[in-house]
Amino acid sequence: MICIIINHGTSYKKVIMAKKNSKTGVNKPGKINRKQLAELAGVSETTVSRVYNNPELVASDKVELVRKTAAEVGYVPDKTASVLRRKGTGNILFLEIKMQKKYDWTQISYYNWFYADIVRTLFKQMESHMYQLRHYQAESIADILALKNMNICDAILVFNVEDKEIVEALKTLEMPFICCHHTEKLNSVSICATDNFYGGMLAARYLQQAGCKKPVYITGFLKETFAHSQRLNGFLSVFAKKNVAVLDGKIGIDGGFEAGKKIIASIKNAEADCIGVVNDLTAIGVIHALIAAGIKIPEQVSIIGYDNLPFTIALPFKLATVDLFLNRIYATAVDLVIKSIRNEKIYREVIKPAIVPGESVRL
Amino acid sequence: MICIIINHGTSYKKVIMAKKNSKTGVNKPGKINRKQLAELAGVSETTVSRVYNNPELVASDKVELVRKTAAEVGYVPDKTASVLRRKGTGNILFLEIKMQKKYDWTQISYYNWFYADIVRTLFKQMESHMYQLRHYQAESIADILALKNMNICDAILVFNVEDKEIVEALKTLEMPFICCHHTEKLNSVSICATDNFYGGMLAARYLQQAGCKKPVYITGFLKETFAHSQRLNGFLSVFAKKNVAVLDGKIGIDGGFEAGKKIIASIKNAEADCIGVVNDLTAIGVIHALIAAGIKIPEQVSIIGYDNLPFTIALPFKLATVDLFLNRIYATAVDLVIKSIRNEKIYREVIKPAIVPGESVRL
DNA sequence: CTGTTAGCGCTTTCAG
DNA sequence: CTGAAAGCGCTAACAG
Repeated sequence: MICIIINHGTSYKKVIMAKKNSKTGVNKPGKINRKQLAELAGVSETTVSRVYNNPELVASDKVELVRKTAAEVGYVPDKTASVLRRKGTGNILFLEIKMQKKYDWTQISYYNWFYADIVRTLFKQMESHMYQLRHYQAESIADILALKNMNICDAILVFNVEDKEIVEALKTLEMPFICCHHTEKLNSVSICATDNFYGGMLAARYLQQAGCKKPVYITGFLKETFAHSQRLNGFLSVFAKKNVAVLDGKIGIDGGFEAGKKIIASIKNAEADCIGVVNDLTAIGVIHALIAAGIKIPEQVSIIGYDNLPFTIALPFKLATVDLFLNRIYATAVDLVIKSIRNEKIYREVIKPAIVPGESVRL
Repeated sequence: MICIIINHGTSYKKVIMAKKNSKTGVNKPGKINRKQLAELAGVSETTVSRVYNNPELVASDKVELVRKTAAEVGYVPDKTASVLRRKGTGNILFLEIKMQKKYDWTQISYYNWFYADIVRTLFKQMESHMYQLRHYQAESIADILALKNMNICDAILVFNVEDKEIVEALKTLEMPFICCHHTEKLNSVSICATDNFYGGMLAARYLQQAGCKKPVYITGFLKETFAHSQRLNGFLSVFAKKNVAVLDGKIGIDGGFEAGKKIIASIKNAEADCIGVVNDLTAIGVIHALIAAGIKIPEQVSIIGYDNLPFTIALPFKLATVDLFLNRIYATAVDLVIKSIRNEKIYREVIKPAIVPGESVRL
């Protein structure tokens, strides 16, 4: 009899609604539960469960029957119940660590810009895995350790952290975690990182292809910031080290402005024909200094940044730069960390950046 | 006997771990459940439940006892089980609607900037209510209607939407929702909005206090965008309408550049001494046009934007602007929409913006 | 003010 | 390959 009903299509929804709750009382309004679906499909609840979790263990015709019936009556598995039964939390934690840094080279938290896309990416990627995103902001090691007993997540996705002390704290949580973004140098933990060496190399090549021969490279915090030294190393893998004038000083807009002033003379003397800058923010400062000195970009000097920051839309021309593909980094990280919940493996994925062409380089 | 054990403090954790699962089998690793807590505290599970949900219904000494015991053994209520039993989802949906607009005046999605802070605010505010944030991006009315059967949230927080058609679609979901940001004009639905009229007024007053007397107001899409017309109305509530030259054209950086060119002459002729701009993005364009024409800001003309966009750090001076306090708007919205899950009321909250002083106005 | 009882919807043994 | 039974941790009646 049930089978006959099924063949009538969507109108059974009413039938089902009427007969539902026969045994178990009222369930969520307008929803049918697994028991009802099982009855309608003429299988057990267990089989339905398997259809959703391990379909390979179920006869394929039954899989199809269950799926079809579910679609007809609008059945959607209840994730909450599943999570409860499985004793998980169903959450992946997006962990941001805001600790006092020894040096602070950003006047503004320019990461905010990328954050939007990262968060959207995370939300989306979680969904496809039936996980939900939870957020936590740690301001100390203690905050991180506190996670151990909070039971709010099954795994952690760490936003741009490469500090050993933090990594050690994370290890004590006995939970899979993955460190994303500028985390190339970390070992023995899962990472999903950008390839700063490769990016630096791309920047140099782009200038080289534009015919530049006398580069200046403006950077800062070379010792403190592995990402910066990698970008420089990549740059130097293209232009011979002895031919590159490296300025290691302050960065950010103000730092860039200072650095820019220092190279005005060498540009005017044609001792420098192009500039690689460690990031776009600093490049903005450099550009202001050069423009103020009457230097024409790119006629007199080409310049390339790094990060693909949107702030550069406030410049009078489009800045050539390097894009990290953060979306890809974070989407991959989600996939990997969720995998590691089951298999406890350690993953290591490095995403290659790409050039974003711009009018600041004369081709 | 249980009481005696309790008085020994944290060391019982071990005792409890050893005796746990006596009846119910293994629970989440390292966690004790409500039943065990109830036993330890010498009360019923129900009482514990009340302590967490309706403490006013429990004798205060018992509340304290339960809380203390819970703290000692590190008990944390399991939200998943609670949500399951309550037949809710435990989620508030953050709904972004990305529909094809008839007009597109932003070259870049500059909202991304604010998004980071908004999302952090939302996450944080949810937590204090034991709700979790879920995200959904709708690209059509159908996407919105689909939410009806998805059963993924208990309420919806809508990101910056004022379109009637969308609001109607939301109403069919039979779920509390709140429209945030530029939603002043909506009636009969919950809103948490910014006061654009007030902001426009503040901008005008700021210029007036700086001694400006001959304002130009640069705006666009006045008819299509209620927020823009409100900003203008606010501006005109300070400077008499007949004294203000209003330019209603294209906006964004390019639009601003065009508008800027048009007013060069009047500035040079001292027919205009200040400029109010509908937003910062447009102001950037205006500024570039004026600088290119050799006009000194703020010596020859003062200028104020709106939005407090960070892109303006790439300008050679700090732009005066108006801040909306988006954090406050969204935090309030969370509180309100969660309230309305229980009481089904309609809320209407309007947050007043404030001036962000800058060097672009000569005081 | 407090406790007892009966599940929420799902998954996981354990037997076929 | 399939199903029955036993709960996951919590809360909402209901009855004191």
